[in-house]
Amino acid sequence: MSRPTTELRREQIVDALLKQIAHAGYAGATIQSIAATAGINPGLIHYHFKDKRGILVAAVATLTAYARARYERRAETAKTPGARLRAYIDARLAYGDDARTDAVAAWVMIGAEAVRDADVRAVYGQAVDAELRQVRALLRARLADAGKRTRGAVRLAAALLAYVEGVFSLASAARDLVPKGFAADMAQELIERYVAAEPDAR
Amino acid sequence: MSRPTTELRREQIVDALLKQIAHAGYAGATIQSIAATAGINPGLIHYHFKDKRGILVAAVATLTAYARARYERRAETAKTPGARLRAYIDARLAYGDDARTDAVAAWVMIGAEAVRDADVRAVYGQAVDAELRQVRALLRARLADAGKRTRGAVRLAAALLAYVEGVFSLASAARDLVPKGFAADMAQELIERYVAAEPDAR
Amino acid sequence: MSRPTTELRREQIVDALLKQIAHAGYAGATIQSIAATAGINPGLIHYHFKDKRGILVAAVATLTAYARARYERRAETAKTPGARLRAYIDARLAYGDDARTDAVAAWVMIGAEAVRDADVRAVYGQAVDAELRQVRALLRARLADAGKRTRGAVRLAAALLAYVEGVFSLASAARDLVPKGFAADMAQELIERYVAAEPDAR
Amino acid sequence: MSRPTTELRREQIVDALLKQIAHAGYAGATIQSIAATAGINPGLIHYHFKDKRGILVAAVATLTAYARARYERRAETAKTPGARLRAYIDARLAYGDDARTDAVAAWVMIGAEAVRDADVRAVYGQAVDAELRQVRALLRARLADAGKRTRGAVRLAAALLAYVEGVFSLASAARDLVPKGFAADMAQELIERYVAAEPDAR
DNA sequence: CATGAATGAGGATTCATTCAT
DNA sequence: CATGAATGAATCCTCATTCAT
Repeated sequence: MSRPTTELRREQIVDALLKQIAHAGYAGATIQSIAATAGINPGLIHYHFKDKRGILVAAVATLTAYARARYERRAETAKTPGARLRAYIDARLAYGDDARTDAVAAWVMIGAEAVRDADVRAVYGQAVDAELRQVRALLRARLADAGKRTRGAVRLAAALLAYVEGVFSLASAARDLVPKGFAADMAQELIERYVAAEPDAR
Repeated sequence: MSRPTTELRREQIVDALLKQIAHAGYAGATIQSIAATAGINPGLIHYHFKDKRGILVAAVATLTAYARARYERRAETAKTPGARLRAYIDARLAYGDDARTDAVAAWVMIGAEAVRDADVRAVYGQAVDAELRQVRALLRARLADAGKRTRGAVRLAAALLAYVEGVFSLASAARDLVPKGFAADMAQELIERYVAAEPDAR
Repeated sequence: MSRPTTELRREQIVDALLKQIAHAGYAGATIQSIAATAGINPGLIHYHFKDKRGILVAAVATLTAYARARYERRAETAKTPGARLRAYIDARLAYGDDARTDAVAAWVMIGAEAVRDADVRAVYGQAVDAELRQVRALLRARLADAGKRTRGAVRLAAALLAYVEGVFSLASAARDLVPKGFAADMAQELIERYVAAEPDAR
Repeated sequence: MSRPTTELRREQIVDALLKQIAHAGYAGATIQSIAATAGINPGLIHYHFKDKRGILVAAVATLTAYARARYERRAETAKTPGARLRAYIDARLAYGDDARTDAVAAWVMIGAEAVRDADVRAVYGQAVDAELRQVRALLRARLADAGKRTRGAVRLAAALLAYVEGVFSLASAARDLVPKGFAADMAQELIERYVAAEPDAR
C-alpha cells in the first residue's frame, strides 16, 4: 500500500525537476522550487531521494522511457526498415506538444550537467549508448534492405544522433532561428540520399 | 602602459571563465575560481565586469572571434566553393588541441545557460544567427557551383549547424561514445551526396 | 506548537532589528548582528523574511502598534477632548523607559531610510498619514470643545506631528542638548495658547 | 596657487556628497558615486579627505554656513526683534529652490548618521548647539521687546528647533503628506500666540 | 595633484540538507 | 510518510581604501 505512494511521489518529484530544469537549468532548479512545482513539502524530497543529483539520475531514466515509448508507438505500424527508421526520426524530431518542448530542453540541460558531473555523465552516457545501438540497428537494417553494405552504419548512426542532439540544442537555446519543422524531413532526406549513394553490398 | 591593462585583464578573466565553465559549468564557475584561474583578486573581477553574466557575454564574443579566425585561416587557400565549404566544416569539426576541447565544452555550456537567461540567449542567438548566414552563403555557393538549384540552402544550413552543435554536445557530454574524428568527414559526405541528388537549377 | 513558532520568530527578528537599528542605523544593522541579537542563525532570517527590507516593513507595523497601544492606555481615563489631546501628547513625548528610547531612535532611522527607499517610504508614509488623521481628529475635537472654529485643525495637526518628529530627531541625534522632559509640556502649552487665540466658531 | 585648487576640490566633493546623501543616504553615497557626481576620479577623494566620514564632517560645516548665510541675507533688513525672528523662521522654513530640498534631506540624513557615529554626532551636536544659542537669543529679544519675561526662551528655543527639524524630516520622508508652505506661518503664529500669553516681565 | 587599477573585508542572499515533531 | 523550521556553507557583489604610475 505504501509502495504506490512512494512510486507516485518519486514520479511527481522527477516530473517537477524536469519542468523546472527546462526553464531554470539544473542549478536553478532548487529543492524548494521542485517541491512547490510538485505540490509537496521540501523536506519530503530528501525522504524519497538521497540528494538532488539522485533526482536527476532518475530523471534520465524517465526521459529515456518517454523517448522509447514515443518511438514504439510509431513503430507499431511500420512494416519495413525504411518505415521504422522514419518512425524513429519522427519520434525524435517531429514537433509536438509543450510537454515535449520541456522534455527536450531538460535533456539539453542534463547534457550540460553531464559535462561537469561524473555521476550524471555515467547515466547520460548509458542513455546515449543505448540510443546509439538502436539507431545503428535501424540504419543497418535500412542499408541491408536497400542492398547496400552496412559497414557505414556505425558512423551514420553517430551522425544521426549528433544531428538530433543538435536540433534539441538549437530548439532550446536559439528558438525561432531555425526553421520550424524542418528537422525530421531534412534528416530523412540526408540519410536517404546518403544511403542511395552507398556502394552495394558485395 | 595602463590602457592595455584593462583590456588584458578582461581577456584574462574571460579566458579563465571559459576554462572554468568547460569543467564546472556556468553555475560552477564561481567568481573565486575564475579569479584563482586568472591569478587575480576576486574583487577585481567586478571592477572589470558589472557582474558574472557580463563575463559570459564577453566570452561569447571571444568564442565567436576564435571560430571566425579558425575558419578564415583555412579558407585562405580555398579556391572553390567546395573547398571553402570543406574549410568551414574542418574549422568547426576537425579535432585539435586541448584549447579547442575547452572552447567546445564552454560553447555547449553557454548554450545551456542561454535556455534560462534571456540576456545570454540574446548574444548566443546573435552568434548562431551570424553563423547561420555564413553557412547559408557557403552552401548556396556550393549548390550554384554544382549547377543545382539553391533553394534548399536555408534548410541545409540549419541542418549543418544542428549537426555541428550536436557533435559539440556529444563530444563534451558523451566523450568516448562517438567515433573520434568521424564528424568532419561525415558532414562532408552527407552534404555532398545531398547536393549531388538535388535537382539542377532551371 | 509550531504555528506560533513562526510568529514568535518574526517578532524576535523585528525586535532585534529595532534594537540594532537604534544603535547602528539601518545599513549598520547587518543580518549577522540581527541574528546574533535575536539569538538565532543568520540563514533563518531569510526563511522568515524575503529580504532585509521586509523586516523593516514589518518593523514599521510593530512600532505603529506600539504607539497606538501607548496612546490608548492613556486615553482610557480621558473624559474630555482636552484630556485626550493631553493623553496623545504624553503618549508620544513623555519620556520613559529604555525600550522607548530605542523605539524612538529606530523610528528616526526608518524615516531616514524612507528618504531613499520607495518601499519603506510607502509604509512610513501610511503610518504618518494615519497619525495625521488621528491628530487632526483630536485637535478638531479640542477646538470644537473650546467653541472655536475647527478650520485650522489640519495645519495645526501637521505642526504637532512635525514637532513630535523633531523632538524624536533631537532626542536621538543631539542627546543632552535639549532640556529633558520639556517636550510634552511645551507642546501642550503651545497648542493651548494657540487654541485660546483662535476666533470663536461662527 | 595650489591652495585654491585644493579648496575648490574639497567643495566639489562636499557638494557631491550632499547631493548623493540626499537621495541615497550616507551609506548609499559611495565614494565612486560621489566622484562621479563631482566629475573627478575616485582615488582623488582620499587625497583631499582622510576618509569618507571626513567629507561628512566637512559637509556639516558647509550646511551650517549655508544656513547662516540664508538667515543673514534676510535679517539685513529686519529692524525689530520680531522681524529678525521672522527672518530666521523664513530662512529655515520658507520653501524654495531644489538645492534647498537637497540640503534639507542631507541634513536629515546626517542627523540619522549622528545617531550611530560619535564623530558625526560631535559636529552635528555643535551645529545644533550653535543654532540653539542663536534661536534663544532671538526669542529672548522678542520676549523682551514685548515686555515679557524671558525665562521661557530656553524651552521655547528647543521647541522651535524641534519643530524645524521635524518639518525637515517630514518634508524629506513623507513628501506630499504635509501641507505645502504651512510651516513658516504656523511657526510664526504658534510663537506669537505663545509670547502674547506669557506673563509680563517683573 | 590626478589616475584608475587593485585589495580585502564584509554583506545580503541562496540553498542543499537535516531533524524534531 | 509528512511537515516546516533550522543550519551553515557558499556565492555574488559592494565598497572604502591604498598605491604605483
